Amino acid sequence: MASRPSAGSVTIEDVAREAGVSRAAVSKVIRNAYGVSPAMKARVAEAIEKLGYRPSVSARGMRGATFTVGIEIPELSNPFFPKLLAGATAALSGSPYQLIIAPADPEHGEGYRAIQALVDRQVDGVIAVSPLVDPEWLEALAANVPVVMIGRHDRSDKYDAVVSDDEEGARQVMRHLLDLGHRDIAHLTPAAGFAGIGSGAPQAIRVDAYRDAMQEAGLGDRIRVVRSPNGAPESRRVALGLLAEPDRPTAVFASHDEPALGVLHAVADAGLTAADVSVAGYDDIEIAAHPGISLTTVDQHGERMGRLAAELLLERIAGRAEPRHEVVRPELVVRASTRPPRPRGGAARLRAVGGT
Amino acid sequence: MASRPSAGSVTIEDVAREAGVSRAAVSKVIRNAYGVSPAMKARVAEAIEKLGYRPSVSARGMRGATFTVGIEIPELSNPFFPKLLAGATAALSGSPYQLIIAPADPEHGEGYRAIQALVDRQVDGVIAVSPLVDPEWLEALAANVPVVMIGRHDRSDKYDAVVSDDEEGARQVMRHLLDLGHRDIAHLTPAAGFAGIGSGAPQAIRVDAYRDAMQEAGLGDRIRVVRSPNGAPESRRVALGLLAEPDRPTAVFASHDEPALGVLHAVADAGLTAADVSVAGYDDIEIAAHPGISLTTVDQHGERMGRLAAELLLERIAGRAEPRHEVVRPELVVRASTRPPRPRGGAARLRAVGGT
DNA sequence: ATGAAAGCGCTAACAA
DNA sequence: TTGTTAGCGCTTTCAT
Repeated sequence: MASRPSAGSVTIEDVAREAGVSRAAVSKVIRNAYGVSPAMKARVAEAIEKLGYRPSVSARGMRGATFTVGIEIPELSNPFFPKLLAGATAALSGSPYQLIIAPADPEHGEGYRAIQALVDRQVDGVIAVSPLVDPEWLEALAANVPVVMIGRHDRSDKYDAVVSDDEEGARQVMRHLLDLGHRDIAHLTPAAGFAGIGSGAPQAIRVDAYRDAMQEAGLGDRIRVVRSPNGAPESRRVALGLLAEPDRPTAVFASHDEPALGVLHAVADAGLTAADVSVAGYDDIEIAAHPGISLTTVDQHGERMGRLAAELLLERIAGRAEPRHEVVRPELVVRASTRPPRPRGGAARLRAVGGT
Repeated sequence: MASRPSAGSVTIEDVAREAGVSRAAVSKVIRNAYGVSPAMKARVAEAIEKLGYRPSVSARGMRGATFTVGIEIPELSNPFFPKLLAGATAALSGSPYQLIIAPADPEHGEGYRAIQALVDRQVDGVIAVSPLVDPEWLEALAANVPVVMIGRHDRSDKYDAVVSDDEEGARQVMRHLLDLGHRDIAHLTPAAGFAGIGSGAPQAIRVDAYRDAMQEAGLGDRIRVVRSPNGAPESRRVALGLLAEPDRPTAVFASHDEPALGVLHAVADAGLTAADVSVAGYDDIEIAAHPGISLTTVDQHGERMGRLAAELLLERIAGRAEPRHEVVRPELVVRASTRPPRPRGGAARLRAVGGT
C-alpha cells in the first residue's frame, strides 16, 4: 500500500519547492479546485508522490474543511450499533471523507462529551445516536455544524433525523404474540437512567405501543412493564425473578435483543423452554438467527439507517438547508422463540418438553 | 451537562480579553502549565466558564498535542474488538485524552488507510490491530508517533505490543479435545486474503499449534486445515461441506468464535448435535456462554488487552523510550459444545441424542 | 509570574 | 492560469 507513513514532516512548502510552483498551486491541486492546468497538476502530483506528502488535517481545519465526519455511538458492545457503523462506512467509502467514531464514555452519560469532542476536532459533520440529549443543545450545535441524529422521534428544522418506526415495530410484535393466543405478555425495558429511556426515545415509544396494544386487546389489567438495567446478565437476573412469580407471563417482549438473550437464558435457567414462555426481542442482531437462539425479533435495518444517515450528512455538508426526517420501516422476523401458549390447565409448569 | 455546545466561535483571544490577561496566560491555564498564580488561574477559569470556551484541537495540533489517541480496528462486527475498545476506553477515562476509533474500511485491506488517517489527524498516539501491516512501515510510523500494536507476535524496539499467547491458547484447546478422546480434529481458519492470516498473525500461530499438537499426538496423517472466508455465514457453508464428507471429523477447532458459531449452525443444519461433532472456538465472546450456544472457547481477556494497550500508550506519550512487549495468558473455558467422541461403531450417525 | 511576538501548515482572497 | 499575502487559534521561547 502506501510506500511509507508520513507524519507531518513534509509540508506543502516542500512540495511547492520540489515542483517549482507556489504553495497555493499545490493547495489547489490537492483539493482539485478550479483553475489548474493539467501540466501543473501532473508536476505537483509527481512531487507529492515523490515526497510522500500528506496534508495536515489540523492545518486544514484552521481554514477550511477537515474531510472528517464524526459519529457518536453509545455502546459498541450491543451488536446493533456496529450495523449502523457498517452502513455509514459503506456510504462514505467512495467519498473523500474519513469516518471517526467517538464512543460515549459510559461514565459520562448521554454522549455530550463525545459529541463535543468531535466538534472540538473540527469534524465537517456529526452523526449521533443519543436519544436523550437536550433538543435545544442539539439545535445550537446544528447551527454550527451539520448534524444527523439517529433514532430520534422529535422533529427539528436544524438537524436531520433517521428514525425507525418504533411504534409500528412494537405493534407488529404485539400483534404476533396476541395472534398466537398470548394474554399474559410482559414487557422488559431499560431502567431509568439508561439511554433509550425518556420520552421520545425509541424504547419509550415501544413501551407505549405495548401498553396501547394490551389496552386495545382488552388486557389493560394484565399490563406488566418490567424495568432492568441494560445488558444481558442484568436482564437475565430480572427475568429470573419474573419467571419465579406464581402468575408468570406466558410471553415476554424485550425492548431489544440483548435483554431478550438474557430472558432466554433465564428461561433455560428456570428449566423452561419456548413452549412455556415465548420471548421476542427487537433489532435482529446476527445471533438471533442462530438455531441455538432462534429469537423472534424486529429487523430495524440498522445498516440501511447508517447508510442513510451518512448520505443525509453528505447532502448537508454539500449545502442543503431544508431539514429531512427519514423514517425506516421495521420488519417482524418470526422464529422459534415464540409459540402459542400452552393450552389451559394447572400443572403445566411441571413438565418441560424440549425441542427447537 | 455542558451548558451549550461550542463550535469554535469563542477563541483564546476572547477569553484573554474577558479575563484581562494575555493569550499566553490563558494557554498556560488550560494546560495547567507551570507558572500561574492561583489568582490568575481563577479569573481565567471564570472567563472560560462564562464564555463557554473550548480550545480548538486543530490549532493545538499545529504546535503541541491534540490530546487525542486513535485506535484502528479491523471489524466492529466481531464482538471481540468491542472488548478491546471497552478496555481502552476505561483506561483513558481518567486521563485528558479522548479516544477516537478509525474502522479499517474492508474495501481497503489491512488498516493502512485508517492508521494513516489517524496520523493525518495528529493524534498523540496510535493503537492498532493490524497483524499484517509491514513491520518496516510500522517502524517508520513509530519513529514519529507512539504506537502500540495489539496481537502482533513480532518484536520491535520502535513500537510496543500487547499480545496473547496464541500458541498456548491453541494448545489448551487441542489438549482438551485430545483428552476427551478425539482423534479426527479439523481446524478451521481464515482463507488467504483475510486479516489474521499471514506469518506472525495470531491465526497463523494457532494453525501451527494445531499442527504441532496433532503431530505430537501421532495424528500427523489426520491433520486437516480448512480455510474459509471470515464471517459466520461463510464458515457455516464451508463447515456444511466438511460435515458432509464420509470421514467427517469428530471435532472442529475454529480459529475464533465467529466461525465457530457458523460451525455450530452447520452442525444443526446437518441434523447433528454436540454428541456427534464437538466444536471449539477462540475469544470467548459473550454469547458463547449462552445456554443455547454453550461454546468451548479460549478467553483472550480482550478487555485487559485493550486496557494494557492504552496504558502502554500513555507511558509512551509521557516519554518512555524502551520498548515493551506484554504477553497476556489466555484461558480455556470448557462448555457443552465439546464432548467425548461417540464410542466406536458403525452407524453411530443415525441416531442423534439431544442435550444441553 | 506575566506578556509580546513569532510561527505551526494550510486556504482564500486578491493581484498579476 | 498562477503567485502573493494575510491570517486561522494556538503554543512557545524570550523578555520583562
